[in-house]
Amino acid sequence: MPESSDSPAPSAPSDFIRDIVAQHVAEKRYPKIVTRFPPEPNGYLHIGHAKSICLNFGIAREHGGICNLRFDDTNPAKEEIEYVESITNDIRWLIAGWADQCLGFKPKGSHPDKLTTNGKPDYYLGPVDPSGLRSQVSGLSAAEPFFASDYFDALHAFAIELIKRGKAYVCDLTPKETEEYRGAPDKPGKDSPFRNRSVAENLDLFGRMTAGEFPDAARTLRAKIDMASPNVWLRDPLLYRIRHLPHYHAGDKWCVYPLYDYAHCLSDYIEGVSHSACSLEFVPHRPLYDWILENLDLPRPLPRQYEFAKLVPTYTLLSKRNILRLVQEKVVAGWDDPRLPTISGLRRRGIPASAIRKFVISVGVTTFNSVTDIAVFEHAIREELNTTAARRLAVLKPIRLVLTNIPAGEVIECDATNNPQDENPTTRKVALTREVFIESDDFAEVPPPKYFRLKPGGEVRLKYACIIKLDEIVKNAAGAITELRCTAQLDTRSGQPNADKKVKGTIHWVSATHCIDAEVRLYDRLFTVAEPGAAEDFLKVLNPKSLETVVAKLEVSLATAKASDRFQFERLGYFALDQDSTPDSRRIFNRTITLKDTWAK
RNA sequence: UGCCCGAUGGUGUAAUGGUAGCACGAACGACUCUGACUCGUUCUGUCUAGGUUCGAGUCCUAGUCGGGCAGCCA
Repeated sequence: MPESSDSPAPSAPSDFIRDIVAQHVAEKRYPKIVTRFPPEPNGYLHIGHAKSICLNFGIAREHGGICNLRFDDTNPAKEEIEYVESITNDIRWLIAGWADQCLGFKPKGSHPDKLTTNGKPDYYLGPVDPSGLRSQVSGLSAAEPFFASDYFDALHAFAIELIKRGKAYVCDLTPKETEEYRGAPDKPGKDSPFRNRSVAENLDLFGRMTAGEFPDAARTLRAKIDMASPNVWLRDPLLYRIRHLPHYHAGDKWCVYPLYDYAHCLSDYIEGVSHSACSLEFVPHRPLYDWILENLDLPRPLPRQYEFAKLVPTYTLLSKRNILRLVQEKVVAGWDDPRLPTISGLRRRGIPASAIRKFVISVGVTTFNSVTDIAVFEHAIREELNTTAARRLAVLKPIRLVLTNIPAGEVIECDATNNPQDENPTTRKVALTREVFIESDDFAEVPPPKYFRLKPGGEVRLKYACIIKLDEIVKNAAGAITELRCTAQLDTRSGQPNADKKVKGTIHWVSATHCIDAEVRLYDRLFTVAEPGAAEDFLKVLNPKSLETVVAKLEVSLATAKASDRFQFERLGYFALDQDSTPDSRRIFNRTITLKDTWAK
């Protein structure tokens, strides 16, 4: 995996969540600012997650706090170890060089220790200071992220505490009955007939649920709140369900599993999280988040939930469900297809982590459901790559051009600038020979108006070499152009007397005898419409040209390109080596993004 | 027709009762051995109606429009 070679991190402007955190810091409300990023390991991370990651790690970073990566893995039916690995890799890559010092982690295999505070159950993970932990573990390999499933013991003990307090009960309603009893948003629900069981009976039944006496869905543990609440999430929400399934992380110890609303707030508490940021859809859940914590009479400061709007970029699809469909229907090659907005797809495409961070930070954090123009992302990518990518000459769709006044076999070495954006740019040698390739787009037998490139009788400069004049167009019997015959004005080379001669057009080229072949994958937007999610069927608005593969002619220095290198093929765009490349035999470059083109029409 | 949330140019966002600003985008121009970059100019905005106030994008009321909520998913 290429390391991200990053420019300094952008600092995020303030937003309503940061304002709240700053106030809490001023009040010293929490001993430490702790945030968390809590993905469920049931799919790959995408750029929408990057927004949450940058928010949570950014806040931690700004206050010397930490951000825990916690797998929200309370549903054994949906989660897999494969995703734990990809998510962990994606996050490490995304925050590398920016906020890795804030990544909370714990010694491998450790579980929360049980504490009793004032006779009441409490849990903690031990020291949350990452530098403190670092001294205890030998490197990252001995550390691991947090798992909600590591708290199943603690969560279960808290549930018993709720039962003892008369705040939770075992309910025998079937799933269908539960739904009926819940009512509707505009219609109150009604009490379960099992709502007033005694504490002793609830304790007994919950114990037997846990012991595996009952089949799936036979019983649930529910919070006793208010079946008539206008907020449906407060109508005696389910806390535990029975699932006779092994868990990828917790093993086969359990057959009762907690639900999100119950597990999340307590997981936050257990980890000492101070600020729990999630997306807007959880606003109606917030009273439940608070209810659970407040009814347990917990000794340490309680975490609070804050909600912000998801990222919705144009010309792409973000939900796991939709991305999965693109993968399954083979519209794309896999979860890391460079056309996908997954973190692994963006990485494979050659987009630097810093550009992703810059973009999601620039979008801001608000409570307004907005749609962000993908052009903002593209701008962030170009801005980053413009300063970091090495310039190279490459011809994607070659047409042969013969410089008739250069003898065959002669090699004229030209100095090419590696990156004009550098303070002290370095150069490399490129070979100019009798036969070269130029881009077929850079020649027009019948040029449109204001065409600066090569045309009959016209002159252009070969970048870093000299000005040439087109003398003759050679065609085959079928009338197709086979080669262009030109005269090279060798005294217009750099350092020569007429080096300063001006022509309107400058084009890129490579020597036909000093070049290498490579497969180049030209990626474009996956969809033709700004909001494919709004289409009747997004498969019908696919961009048929989202991938075009060509065999290109590259300057020889590209033969030693490394996976971590970023290149600008001059006048074309930014490119990076694809992970499927092999050292000698097979070179594949992905086009990360084109250069801005104000001439195209 | 229950409850909750939101509304600032084409898009995103700032202004925390005191000059509506920034970025993206678009158009035009300058520069250019990348039609890139850079630089310059221009473009378009506080949902509506009342109210409070010396003063309202900001506070209040009503309305309009948009979003969310009824998984034993997260």
